[in-house]
Amino acid sequence: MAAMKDVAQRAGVSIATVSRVLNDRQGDIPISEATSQRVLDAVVALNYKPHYAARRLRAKELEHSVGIYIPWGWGLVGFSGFVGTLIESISTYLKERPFSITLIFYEPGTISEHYEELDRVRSHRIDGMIVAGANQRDLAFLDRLPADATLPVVLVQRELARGSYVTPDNRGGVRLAVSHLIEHGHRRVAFVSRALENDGLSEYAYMERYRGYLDALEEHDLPVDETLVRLDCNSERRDAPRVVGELLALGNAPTALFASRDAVAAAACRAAKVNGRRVPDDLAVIGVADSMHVAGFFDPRLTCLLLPIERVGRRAVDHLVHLIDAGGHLPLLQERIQCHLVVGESCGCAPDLADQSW
Amino acid sequence: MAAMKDVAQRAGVSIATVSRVLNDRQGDIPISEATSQRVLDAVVALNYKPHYAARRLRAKELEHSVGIYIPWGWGLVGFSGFVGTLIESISTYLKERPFSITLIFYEPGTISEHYEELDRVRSHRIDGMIVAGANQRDLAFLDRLPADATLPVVLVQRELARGSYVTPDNRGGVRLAVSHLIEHGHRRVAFVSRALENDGLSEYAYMERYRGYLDALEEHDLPVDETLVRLDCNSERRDAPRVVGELLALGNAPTALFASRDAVAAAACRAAKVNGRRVPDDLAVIGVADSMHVAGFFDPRLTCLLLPIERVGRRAVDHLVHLIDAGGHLPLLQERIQCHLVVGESCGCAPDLADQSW
DNA sequence: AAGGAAACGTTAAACGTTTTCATCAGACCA
DNA sequence: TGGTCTGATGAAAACGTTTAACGTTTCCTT
Repeated sequence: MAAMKDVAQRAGVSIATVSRVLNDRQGDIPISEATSQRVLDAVVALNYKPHYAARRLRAKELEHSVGIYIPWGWGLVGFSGFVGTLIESISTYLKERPFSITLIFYEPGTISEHYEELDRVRSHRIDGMIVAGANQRDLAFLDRLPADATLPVVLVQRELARGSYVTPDNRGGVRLAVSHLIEHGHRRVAFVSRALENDGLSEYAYMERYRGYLDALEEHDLPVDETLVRLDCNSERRDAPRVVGELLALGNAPTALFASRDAVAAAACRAAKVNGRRVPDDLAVIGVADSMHVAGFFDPRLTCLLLPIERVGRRAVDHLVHLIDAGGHLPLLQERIQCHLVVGESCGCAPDLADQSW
Repeated sequence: MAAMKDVAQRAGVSIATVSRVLNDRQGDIPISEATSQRVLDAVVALNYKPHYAARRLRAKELEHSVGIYIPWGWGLVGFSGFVGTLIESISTYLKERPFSITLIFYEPGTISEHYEELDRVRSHRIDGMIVAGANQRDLAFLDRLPADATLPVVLVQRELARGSYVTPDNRGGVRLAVSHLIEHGHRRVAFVSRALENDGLSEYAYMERYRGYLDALEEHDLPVDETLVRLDCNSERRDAPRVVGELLALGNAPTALFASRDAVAAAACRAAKVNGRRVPDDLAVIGVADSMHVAGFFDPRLTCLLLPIERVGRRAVDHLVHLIDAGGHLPLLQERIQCHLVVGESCGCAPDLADQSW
């Protein structure tokens, strides 16, 4: 593969001249038109391509790549695909910018141990990172960074006092959704979620959603009925039908159900039917969605609390790029983005099909 | 940031010794335990990390990254998320290998023009590429590669005589699924798909699916009824309800429907209901799915032709890594992987819930 | 005691760039 | 004629590694 010196030789100039022609830094000394053309011709003739590693070694250029850290288990596919939506959003924004995307999957709780991967960063293979769903233990690495190493990091679906983050307002959103149910007359609203802790560490987003539920009850002076709160629905496929069945079998069954994931909401609809109830008449259902790609095809169309993942991704990468441009020195960005209730047919109100989110 | 010479200085040895301690290439001269330890201590003390660019410049190491080329518009999220499933599969396999994943989104038809991105490859920022859903025009770049540049490339969802590919057997799979319907007594099976051409170039996978449909009819000596073939369903949200409605309004309406995407199948179920038909009794429905993450939550559970994307991804990256290891010189791998019919409730047979794919 | 083979280190040359500094025509001016 | 400026170019030193080639010691044979 041709190197600069080959080009220089062919064009009959020095290697320095070639570099100058190729980079034409403004403010630099000028190159005559003729020489320039000769160099360019040689470049084409030899099919010369600059060697990134060499360039970076010398010029300390940016790597022009951002890393997205994704916990294993947050499937890309699935009902509404948080990760997929996030990546899609980020890539859309980056389309205009000269950055590529490096995906790094991590075992929850191990980012900090994963120094190997971090080395990658520190060795400048990526210029900054967007970290999705980190837990307490993962975040330890932030402290371990040498004080001078201003590695641009933006968290998503996780808040941290000393870090930058962009995250959906899980808590406020759920409060909104549950209030919606209450205000439509429901007094007994069940809350179905996966466990709020995993491996001794809290699942931040789910914790927040639960808090939102409590907020809504409190706001409307409703008591918390422990029997209506199910935090043991870890698999929508295996657990959801059973959990919902048990709720419906209660002497004092709920008339509404809020699910902290849309797949659980879908499973709930099925379970209700199996148990001889109609949705939404006997049981109003609302779920949380990362995108509306699926909910609208359901029967009934699912009413969903739509997390603004699209915007989250855009804002996160936006800030990350700014951070990178600024050399890491920028005030913290801590943004909680409002959620939006997309009203379908599963909650009993008139579905709002004009909603752009469908 | 500490460099090797700093480590060397602190440990009181030469820079070469440091390198040897760190790399301990076998066959190289041995280093005493004491020296080794001193170096290692210095490394820790200074928090030294090797500089990738420098290392690569000198040692021509691999970049240890594979690029996945994804056409814009093949959403990561969605009903069954081809791209998401693919990435997930690839990342799972790569978990064991020291490769990271670089995502490169491209406008369909422009890979070849996109020489900029290709330069990235040629500049060794990635060691090989997996290209999803390339069309005729995209593939031109393969010919433009200099003869000596053995850039490892594996295609997915696209076959090419002179290239390596791993792809689901779209044609055979659809033939299987449609035959299933016919063998259960249906004589009038509709075929609903998006357009088989886009921008004058064929949509390979969809073309293949249509061929599979024709195969099945021919195999069972059934005539092709043009009115049952709808290749104008480009948006499952906007077009599907109308198209299915029109099919059901035919004097001689189909009793079964094969949809080349699962979202269309879902939409068809809804449309059938709206038109007063029951699924599967009045209309049996089968769709094509990239994953079963959603189909099982449907009511009725969708019967799907499940594309083996998981295996496709695994095989593709497997071969790619082999190619990379072998320096690009390996016989072509051309693999078509069989699909699997996951029987749910929408086609009228007894649903096979024991199927592992759900 | 001489010779020679380990065992251990060092020096220095690459790798392909960017960039500082020097050089060298010629033009212009006094 | 000599001096200064200007516009164009080249030489060479970095950047942080790897590694071939070459010196030392040390220690074992004979």
